Amino acid sequence: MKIGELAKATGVQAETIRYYEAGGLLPKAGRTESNYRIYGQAHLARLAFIRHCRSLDMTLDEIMTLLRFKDAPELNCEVVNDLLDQHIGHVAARIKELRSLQTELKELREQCGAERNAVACGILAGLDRASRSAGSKDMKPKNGHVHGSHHQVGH
Amino acid sequence: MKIGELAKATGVQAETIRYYEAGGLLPKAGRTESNYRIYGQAHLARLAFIRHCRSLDMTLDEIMTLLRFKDAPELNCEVVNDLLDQHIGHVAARIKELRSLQTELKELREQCGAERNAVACGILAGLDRASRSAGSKDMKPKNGHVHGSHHQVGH
DNA sequence: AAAAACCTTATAGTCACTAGAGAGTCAAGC
DNA sequence: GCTTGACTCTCTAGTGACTATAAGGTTTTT
Repeated sequence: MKIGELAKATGVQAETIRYYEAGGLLPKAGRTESNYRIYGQAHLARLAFIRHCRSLDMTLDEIMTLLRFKDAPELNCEVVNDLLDQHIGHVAARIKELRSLQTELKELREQCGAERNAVACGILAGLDRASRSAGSKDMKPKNGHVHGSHHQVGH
Repeated sequence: MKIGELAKATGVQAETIRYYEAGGLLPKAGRTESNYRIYGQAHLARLAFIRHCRSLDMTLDEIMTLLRFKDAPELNCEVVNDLLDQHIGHVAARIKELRSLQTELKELREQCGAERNAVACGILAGLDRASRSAGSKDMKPKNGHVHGSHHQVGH
C-alpha cells in the first residue's frame, strides 16, 4: 500500500499520516526504490487504533502512552487504567462546564425579544450586566484538559 | 491603571491584554511619557465583557462581531441573535458528542478487571476491537465548532 | 546607588493538524 | 517516446488563543 491508498482506506489524510510518523505514533514506513512509503496491514491496524483513540478525544501524548503498553505487554497495566480514569474525569468536567454554559446562553438568548436594533438589544445588555457583576472571579476560564465549543479535527 | 494593575483587576495576563489589543478587540491604549500603556474604567469594562464571552466559549471572531454591535448600536440586532443561536447549537452538538464519548470510555474502563499486565489488559483489547470493527467510518473526527476534552484557557 | 519589580517589543512555542510550494515518480494515452 | 495527469516526496507556514522567552527600558523600593 502506498500512502494515498492507506489514506483512502482509513479516511485519514496523507499529510496526517506523515505527521503521525514524524511524531513517532506510527513506525517509520518502509520505502520503495523511488522513496515512496509502503504500508501493510500492521500499519493500517495501528492507524485505526490511533484514530479510534482520537475519536475518544485523547491527546497524541495519551495515545503514545497506550501504544507503548501495546508494544511492551509485559508491563503493568495500571497506568492504562489511570490514564483512562483521568481522561473520563476530564470529559466529565468539560460536559459539566458546557451544560452550565448552555443554560447561561439560553437565558441570554431569551432576553432578545422583538427588539430590532442593538441599542435596546437585551442580549448585549445581558452580557454587559454579567461581565460587570462577575468581577474578577469568573473571568479566568478554567484550565481543564477538555476543549471548548470550537474545534476542527479531520477535514 | 497600568497593564499589570488591569491584569490583576481582571485576572487576565498582561500578555493576553496586549494580544487582544493587537487583534483589535481592545482599542489601542493611551501611553505614558515612558511608553507604558494606561487604562481606564472603559477598558476594564470592555475586557470584562470579552472575558465573559470567552467564558461562554465564544471565539474571538464572534466576540468581535458582538463588539461591533455594541459600538454601532443603530444596527439591527438580528445578527446578534443569529450568532447566539448558532453558538448554542455548537455547544449542544459538542455536549452530545462528549456524552456518547463518555459512555464509550466507561464501557472501556469496565473491561479492565483485576488483570495486572498489559497482555491481558481488557482496555487495550477493547480499543483494538473497536478500531478494527469501526473501519473507515468513524475514524474521521467530526469538524464541529466545539473543542474536545483538552484545552487551556487562561493560565 | 543598587536591586527588585515593572514595563516595552519581538519572536517562538503550544496542539493537531492543514495547506501550500517546488520537485520527483509513475501509468496511460497518443 | 513523449506528454499529461495523478500521485509522491520534503519543507515551510498557517490555524486559534494564547503562553513563554529574550533582551532591553523604567520605576519603585531598599
